[in-house]
Amino acid sequence: MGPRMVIAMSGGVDSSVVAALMVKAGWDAVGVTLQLRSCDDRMASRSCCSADGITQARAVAGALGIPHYVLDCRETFLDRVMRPAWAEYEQGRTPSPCLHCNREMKFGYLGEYAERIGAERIATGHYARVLRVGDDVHLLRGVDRAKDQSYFLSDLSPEQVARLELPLGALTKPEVRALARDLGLVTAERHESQDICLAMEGLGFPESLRQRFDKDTRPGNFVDTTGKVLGPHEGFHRYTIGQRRGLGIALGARAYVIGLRAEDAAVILSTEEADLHSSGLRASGLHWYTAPPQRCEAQIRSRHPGAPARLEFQGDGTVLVHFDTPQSAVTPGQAVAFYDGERLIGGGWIDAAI
RNA sequence: UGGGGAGUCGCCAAGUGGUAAGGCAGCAGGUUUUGAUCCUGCCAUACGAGGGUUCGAAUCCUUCCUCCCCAA
Repeated sequence: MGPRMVIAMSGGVDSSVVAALMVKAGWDAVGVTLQLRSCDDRMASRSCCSADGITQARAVAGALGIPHYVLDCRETFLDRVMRPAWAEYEQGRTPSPCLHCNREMKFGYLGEYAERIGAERIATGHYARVLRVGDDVHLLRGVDRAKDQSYFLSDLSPEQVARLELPLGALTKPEVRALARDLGLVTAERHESQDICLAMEGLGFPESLRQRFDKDTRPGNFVDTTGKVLGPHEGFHRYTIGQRRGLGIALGARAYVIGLRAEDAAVILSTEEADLHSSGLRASGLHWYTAPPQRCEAQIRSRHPGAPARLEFQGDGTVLVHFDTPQSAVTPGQAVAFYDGERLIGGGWIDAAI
C-alpha cells in the first residue's frame, strides 16, 4: 500500500468519488468526516455536516474498504468560523465563511489530524487543480470554469497547499456523477448541498448567526448618498454591498446598498448602479504562492470572473489593487484572489473600495 | 368650513365612456460551497364611500368622507 492520505468525506457525490479514485490510485486512504454542527441545530438533513452526511460517508468508506472517522469539531467551527463571521457583520463587513472554513477546518483542523496520523496528503472534492512541478505546487482553476472553486482555497497557506490533492479539478460535474455511477457508489444520485452547513432552516446566514449568538438586531436607518434618512431598516447585519432585494423599501427605482456605516448602523442606498463601481480596492492579510506580481487578475467574489489589475504594494503590508476597468460591489470582508491565467498565485482580504 | 387641488395594489403611477399599463417593494422558484448579484414566474373582479346617467364608467353627474395648498 502507498503512502497515507486523508480524504475529507462529506457524504456527497464529489468526495465519495475522490475517495474511490484515491483508493484505486493505491493510496493508504483514511476517510474523515468533520462534524461541524450539532444535529439539533435546526439544520437541513441534506447538510454536508449532518448525521445523514456522516452515514453516507461511512457507507462509502465501508464499501471501499477504508477506515472512516468522524471528528467532532463543533466547538472549533463555532470559534474559528461562526464567531468571527458575526464579528465581521458587526463591523459592517461581509464575511466569507467558506474560505475561513477551508483554512481553519478542512485544511487546518483536519490538517493537524492528518499530520498526527502520518498522512502526506489531504484530498477533497473541490473543483480546482493541483499541479506539481518538481518541488513546486501550482494551484489552478478547475477545468470546468463554471464550477471552479479555487477562489474558496485562496486563503490557504502555502504549507496547506503543498499537501493538497484535488482529483476532481480536471472533471466536470456530469463526469463526476457518471464516475460515481460507474463505481457503484451509493451517493451517486445525491443532490447538491448548498449553503446549509452555515444557515439555520429558512433563516439565511446573517440572521442565523445573530440568533445563534443571541445578539441584538442593531436597528438603524437607510440613508441616501447625501445623508438624508430614507427610513428604518431591519438590522444592520442583514445588508451587504450590492444588495438590492430584501430591502423592504420602495424608492421608485431599484435601490442598491452601496455602503455600510458601523458607527451608527446606517445602510447607504443609491438608485444609481454606477455608485456601486469602484476603480480598485485595498487589501490586507496577503499571502503569495509565487513572487508578488505587478499585474494579475483579481477575483473579488465567488462567481466574479476576475478583473485585470495593477498592484501597488504599500509599506504597511497592504496592497492597492487598481482595476483596469471599474468593478461592481467591492465588499470589505470578502476575499480577493489573485490569478495569473489559470494559476492561483495569492490571496488577501478586502478592507475597502477605493 | 371662503377659494383651489387630489383621492387607482404596501409605495409611486398610467388610464378622461368600452371592460384596470408599468416601476419599486413583496412572494415563489432557478443559478450559487459565503453574503450578494443575476434569471424566471406570481402579485388590484378592483379604481375613497353611497346614489345616479348609460348597452357599458376608474373615467360623466351628484352627495358624503379624507387629505393637501392658498386665504383667514
